[in-house]
Amino acid sequence: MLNERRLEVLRAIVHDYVGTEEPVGSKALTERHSLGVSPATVRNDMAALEEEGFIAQPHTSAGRIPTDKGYRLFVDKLAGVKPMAAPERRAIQNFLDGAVDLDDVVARTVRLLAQLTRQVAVVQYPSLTRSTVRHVELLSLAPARLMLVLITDTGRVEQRMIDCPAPFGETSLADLRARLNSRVASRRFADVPQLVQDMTESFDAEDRGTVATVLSTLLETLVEETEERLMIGGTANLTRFGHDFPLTIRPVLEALEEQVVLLKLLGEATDSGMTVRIGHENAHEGLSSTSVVSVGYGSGSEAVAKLGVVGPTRMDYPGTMGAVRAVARYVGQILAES
Amino acid sequence: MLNERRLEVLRAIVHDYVGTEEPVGSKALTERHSLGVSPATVRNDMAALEEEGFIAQPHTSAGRIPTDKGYRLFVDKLAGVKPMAAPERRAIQNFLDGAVDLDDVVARTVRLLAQLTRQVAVVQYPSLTRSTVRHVELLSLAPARLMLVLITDTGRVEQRMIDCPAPFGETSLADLRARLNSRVASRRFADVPQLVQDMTESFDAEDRGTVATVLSTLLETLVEETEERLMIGGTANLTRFGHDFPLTIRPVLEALEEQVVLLKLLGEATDSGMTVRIGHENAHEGLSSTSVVSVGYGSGSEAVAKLGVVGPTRMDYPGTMGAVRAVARYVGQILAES
DNA sequence: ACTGGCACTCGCCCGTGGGGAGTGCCAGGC
DNA sequence: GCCTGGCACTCCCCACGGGCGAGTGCCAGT
Repeated sequence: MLNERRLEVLRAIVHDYVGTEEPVGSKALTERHSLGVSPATVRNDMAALEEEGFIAQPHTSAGRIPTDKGYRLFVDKLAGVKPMAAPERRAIQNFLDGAVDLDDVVARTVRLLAQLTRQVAVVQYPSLTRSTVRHVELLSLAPARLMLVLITDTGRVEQRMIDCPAPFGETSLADLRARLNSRVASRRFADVPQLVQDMTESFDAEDRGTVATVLSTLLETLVEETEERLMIGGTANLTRFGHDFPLTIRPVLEALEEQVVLLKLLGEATDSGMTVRIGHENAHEGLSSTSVVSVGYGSGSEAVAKLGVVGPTRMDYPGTMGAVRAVARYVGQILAES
Repeated sequence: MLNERRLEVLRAIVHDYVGTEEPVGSKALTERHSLGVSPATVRNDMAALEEEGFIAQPHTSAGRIPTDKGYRLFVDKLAGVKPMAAPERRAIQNFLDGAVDLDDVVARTVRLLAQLTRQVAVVQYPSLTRSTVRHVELLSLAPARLMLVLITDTGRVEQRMIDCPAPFGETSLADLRARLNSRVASRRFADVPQLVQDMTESFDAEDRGTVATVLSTLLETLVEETEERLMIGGTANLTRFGHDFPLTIRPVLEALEEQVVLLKLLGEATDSGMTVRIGHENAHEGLSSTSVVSVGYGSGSEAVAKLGVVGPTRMDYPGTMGAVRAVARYVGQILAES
């Protein structure tokens, strides 16, 4: 049913529609692409493609536009990832190299992605779940008040205040700090609970309450901080969406403010490789006319977080995917260096 | 020129236009407000108001809409701040009381403001410039690698990595930590530079390099962190802007992404009391059809940061001002408690 | 100083009528 | 059997034009 030429026709339709934003007809197609056949033949192919649900007509006697299913086929079979040009790659690297800390890396990445793709960019902060503990620090702020500081290998720092059930001496503190670090330093995050399990027992009775509190706070931090943070940018690009504005844009803006929604969206992406969710493939209703291109990034071989862009289903998939992949790669490098 | 009734007419025009979003005519005015005069008289008043630049006609033979100057007069002379109703005040307090840390307070405040005013909310993180140092901590992560942690009385925590020019012993570290804290703890941020000025000299020659590095990093942190962070929310409310969408909304979204612009905007607000900037009064061009209502908030008597909302010039000023003031007050309380 | 009346101005809505792009189908040719 | 040119048909888009109504400015009268 779908011979080579028909796929080529679909590709041409997607290409033209993405460019012009207008339904594309058979005549215009043959003029702009050298398909080697006449408009009449293309019309037959179009009828077949419509039959299969890859394209649709907004109304009778209008040109065709791709459906979600059509974009899906395009992305899966017809479109490659367009690599970035060398100057652009250099620009990415230069821009990211200027970052001074983790916040800055994320902020710059968002700006970069938004500019390159001219769409809304979403970047998740490196997750704690996969990272390792670089250092745990305990500070005594007052006789019965401690502060716990957790430093990860991705450069993230978390702190918690702790009110102790009983005063806690400097010696005990130093002791606890040393033992904690020897156990958890450079261990994977997920392993920490098991590693500190029986620590309380080895302390004096009077200190056990405090030690237990410290440990449970530490574990709490692990759990709480698995709730990821993220940063978005480039929302002004939403104005390039279409003509029927308020209706399209409002639910998207609402969805973008729901961090939970976005995190789920990014989370659904497979760990390795790029994920493209098109239109109604996105669980969230407000995003049913958008596509989400996302990919994991990380300092090592493993992905520690995701980043991506949200744009109209009518987007330049090869270009967007190229930009997303390139940015993810360089962010990973930056993180590995620091 | 502007007698009592004419001001009353202006008030009525603003009121109706804010409600209906449509130019208001003389007849409609007399019907909806008991001005005690006939439409013809109102027409004369309107002509006078237009002469003075407080109202304008979109086109001949249409109703009048307020100009920026008209809103200005309205805000300054005609409108009070509408206090929040008791149930709403309780709701605010309950919602903010649920916050677990500073980030959460700010996040909740943004949501609250956006919901209450149905506009875009902007909340600045409590500034470091006015706050005092609660504690400075130094951790040794590696022989020649330190971490500096700064804790402020507003609950904010900043950390910096330091590469030392020479290895730095634990004794020296403890010494530096103790001396630093005794000098700067509970001192105002602005005073710190002077307080640590001559500290280097009292250390052994071999350690001086490191001490100097630590001190300069500390001072750097002060300066850098005077660059404020802020959080925005409720951008979906921009869709309620008007009919001529893309043109109006795009520059606003762009402005909102420029933190610098927003910070300047908030910064211009006077320290005490509420500031309302209307339309072209905003320096930024993209915001020339918006009004910004902002106010300082703080844990004590002094404001440590600002918050506010951005909306169309055609907004409910008394209600918005009431909501902004109420939220600022409760946030201040929450900060004071923690 | 206010009011009622009146002529006038425009924006808005709606129906109408080409013009054009695109389609489906069919008969004919390679 | 597949492709092509031709042809009639369908609709969207847009420009034109008239009627309606809200609103105005002005003026004469109280």
